[in-house]
Amino acid sequence: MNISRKPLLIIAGPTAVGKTDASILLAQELNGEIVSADSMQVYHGMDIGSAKSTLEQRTAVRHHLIDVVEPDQPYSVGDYLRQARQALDEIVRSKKFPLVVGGTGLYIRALTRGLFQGPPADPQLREEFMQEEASKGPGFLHATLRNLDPEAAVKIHEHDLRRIVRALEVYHLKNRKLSEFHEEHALQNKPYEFTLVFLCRARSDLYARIEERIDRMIASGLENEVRTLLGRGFSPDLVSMQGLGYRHFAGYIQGALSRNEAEALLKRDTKRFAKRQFTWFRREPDAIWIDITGISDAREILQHIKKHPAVKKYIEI
RNA sequence: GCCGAGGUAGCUCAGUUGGCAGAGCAGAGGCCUGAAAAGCCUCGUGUCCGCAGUUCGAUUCUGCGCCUCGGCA
Repeated sequence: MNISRKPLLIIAGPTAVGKTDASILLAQELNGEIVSADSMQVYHGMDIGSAKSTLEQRTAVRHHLIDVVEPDQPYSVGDYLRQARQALDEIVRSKKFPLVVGGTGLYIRALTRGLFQGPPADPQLREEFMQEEASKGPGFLHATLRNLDPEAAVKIHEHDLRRIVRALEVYHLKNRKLSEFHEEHALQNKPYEFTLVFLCRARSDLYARIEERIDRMIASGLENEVRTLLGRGFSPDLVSMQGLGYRHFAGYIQGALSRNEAEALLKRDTKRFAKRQFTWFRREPDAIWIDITGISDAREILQHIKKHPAVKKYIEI
């Protein structure tokens, strides 16, 4: 069997929708292993805030792509793609069932449709670009991009510095336009056959669950987790420390926010994040939406997933 | 009970010298190819507390009522 054509079951959904518990039950039923698709759970030591599954759950079902880097190590989609593919091959080779679970849309898109062959991030170069923007005035980088790669400049808003810098970075490192890379790649190659399930709930239901989950995170020691990370010398400026919960509690610990503000902002920002996840997956043409509004029991959630025709074929193996 | 202040968008409030009302926040929609839990864009009609009066016209003025918040009892 061609390993690269092994079908994949992907369970996605916004934060706090109920992916984790249900997918662990499913993995147990199928004798499978879970490949996480979560940009925060890759960080070692960030457990409570990133809502990792428990140690018991991870003992019961083998997990991949969790705790793969320290919070101060750079990590990005490219790293994720390589590691996730490797993990999937390994799972298939060991005759287990691969189950991808997570809410990071970009990671899932990379896994299902690949990534263009661009250069990895170059932090120093990025810093130089940012300095230039600062010294030559706002709009300078976008104007530069308009000259070098007009097609890309049209698509990237002039305030979206992060993407402007990336486009310039690609041009400088490869001497080729980002827009050319994109045209070539076009997100069309699908290395795996897959079924992508997006679990969803009514906004009011999801938002209530988000608040409850954050209350639970706080009760189980989120503040201490953040204090420990800061105590180990991890800067609040790190990408990992910009994650939901981490940046809020770092702000509180450092005195920029009151405890109540930190909590309220964390809840607000998590809801906003969930909204962006909806937007992302709405545009994902292959996503099969399964509404589990009002259902909180993991076994019941699993039943809903399993009875969907697109998922059934996996279960009947 | 008396005195004062106020009742305008989900919340906090601004405003209309009388001509069908507008900010912040919350919220909603969208973008996204190596920072993606990040970053970026767009979006404001609501019995202007109720009833009556004055007026061509009232959310705005007048009267009465209801409610809220202070202070005094």
